[in-house]
Amino acid sequence: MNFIEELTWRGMIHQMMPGTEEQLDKEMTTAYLGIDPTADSLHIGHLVGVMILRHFQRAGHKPIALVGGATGMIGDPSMKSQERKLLDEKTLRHNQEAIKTQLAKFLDFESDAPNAAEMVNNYDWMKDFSFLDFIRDVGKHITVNYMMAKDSVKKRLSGESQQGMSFTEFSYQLVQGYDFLNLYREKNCRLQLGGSDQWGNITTGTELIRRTTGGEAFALTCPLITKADGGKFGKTESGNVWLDPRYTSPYKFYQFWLNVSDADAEKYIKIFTFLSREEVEELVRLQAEDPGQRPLQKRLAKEITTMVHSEEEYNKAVEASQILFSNKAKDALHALDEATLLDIMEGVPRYEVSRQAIEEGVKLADLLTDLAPVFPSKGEMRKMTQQGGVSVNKEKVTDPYAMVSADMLLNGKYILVQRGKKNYYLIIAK
RNA sequence: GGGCGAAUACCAGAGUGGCCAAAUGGGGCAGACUGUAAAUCUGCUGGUUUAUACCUUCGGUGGUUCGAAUCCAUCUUCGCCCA
Repeated sequence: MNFIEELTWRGMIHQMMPGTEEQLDKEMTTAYLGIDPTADSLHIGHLVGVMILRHFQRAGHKPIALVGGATGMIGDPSMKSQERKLLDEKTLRHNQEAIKTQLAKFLDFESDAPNAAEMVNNYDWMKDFSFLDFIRDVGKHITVNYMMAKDSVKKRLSGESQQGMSFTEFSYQLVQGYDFLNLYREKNCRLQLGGSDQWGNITTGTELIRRTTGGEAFALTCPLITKADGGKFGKTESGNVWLDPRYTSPYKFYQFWLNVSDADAEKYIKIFTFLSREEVEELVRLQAEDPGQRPLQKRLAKEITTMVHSEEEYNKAVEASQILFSNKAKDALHALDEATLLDIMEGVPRYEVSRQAIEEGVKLADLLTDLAPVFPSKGEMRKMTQQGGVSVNKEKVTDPYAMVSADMLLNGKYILVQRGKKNYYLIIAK
C-alpha cells in the first residue's frame, strides 16, 4: 500500500492537487508541514500533521517539519485568531528545540537514510529578508486579485465580519508561499502538507513556484479533526491536551482518549494509531457487539498513550483509572498504602495545605476555596454541593460547611476531593 | 484629514432613566439516565455562611439626576464610507 492509499482508507485526505500521487510514485519526494512554535510543547491538535509526516517517512519519503518562527509572528487569517504575540528569538529557539525533541519520538531525524527527517525554521530565511526585497521578488509574482479570491481573505472582507483585516494578515499567504518556494529551491521540496484550512495558503505557494521557477509543486491537505457533536477537538475543561507531561499528565492524556465518544473513536483510531485495517475492523466489530466495553476507546487510548509517553506511564494511568472509577473505590481508597496512593494520584492536581489548619478544624467550603482552590468561589462550591457534584474520599458531600477533621485524612495525610464525576484533586496536609 | 456607526457577562446579542446582576441563544460546568459514550431531560453559569438581601459590574474618566447599562461631556479602541 502506498502513502496515498494508506491515508485514504484512514480518512486522512481532504484534498490534493492532481499529479500528487504520480509524483510520489515516481521518486523519493520531500514534503513539509508547518508548525507554529507558540509553546514549547505540541498539543494533540498537532498530532494529525505529525502522523501524516510519519506515514510519509514510512512510505520512504523525506519529511520536513517547518517551525513557523516567522509566520507565527504574523497570525494566519484562516484561524481568525486574535493578534499574535511576538515571540522573541530566544523563546522561539527554545520552543523549536522542545518541539524537535517531541517530534523525534515520531520521526527519524538521526539516521543516515536519505529520507531522514529534517527540521527548519522559516525565521532563518525570513529575518534578513528586507521588505523591499520581499515585495519585489515575491509580491511581484502574485496579484492582489488572486490573493483576495482566497476564502480566508474573502471571509474577512465580507460585511459579516466585524473584524477587518490588517495588511500584515493579508500578507500571510505570501510569506507562507515563499517558505514553500524557498524549500523548493533549497531542498527540492515538492509537496506541502497541512490541514484543510491551509489549502489556500498552500496553493499560493505552488502558484508562486510555478510563476517564478516554472516548476511543479503539490498540495495535500487532511480534514480538520472534528467531534461528532460539533465541539472543538482536543480541548478539555483545563484547555489544550499537550504532549508534554508537565502540561498534561499521562493520566489525563489517557483519560482524554478513553472518553472519546463512540462516534469519534473509529475515526480517531484510524488517524492516530498505526493499527492495520484488519485490526481496526475487528475492534469495530467488538464495539458493535458490546459497546459498553469500549474496545475502540481502550485500544485508542493505549496506543496513543504508549506512543506519546511510554508503556509504563500507560500502565500507571490504567491502574489509577481502575481505582478511581471502580465501584469499590471507597474501600479500596482507604486500603491503599501511601506509596501506591501517590503513584495513582500522580497525574491528579494537588494542593498542599497546612496540617495545623485541618487539625484546628476548617469548614469544607473554606478548605476548597481559600486553602486549596478547587473551586473559584464559595458560592460555586455551595451550588455544586447542592447538586450532588462534590465528593470527599469518594463519599458525597451534603453539607458544604461541614467541618473537616483529621480523621478524614487518608494515610494521615491526604484528602481526595472529587468535583463532578471525573475531576479529582488531592489535598496534602503538610 | 472628513462623515457615519459601534463598544454590554466566556462568545454572540437584547436592553435606550427606576420592574436590571441585566432577556435570549450558543458554549461551559454539574445532576439524572448510561458504558468514565452519544442523545435526552433538569439545574447552575459576577461575589458574599446558606439570602423575596447586600456588594461590585454594561470600553475609561467626569457630569446631570432622588435614581444611569440607559442622558450629557470627554477620552480610548474598533468597524464602515469619502479623500
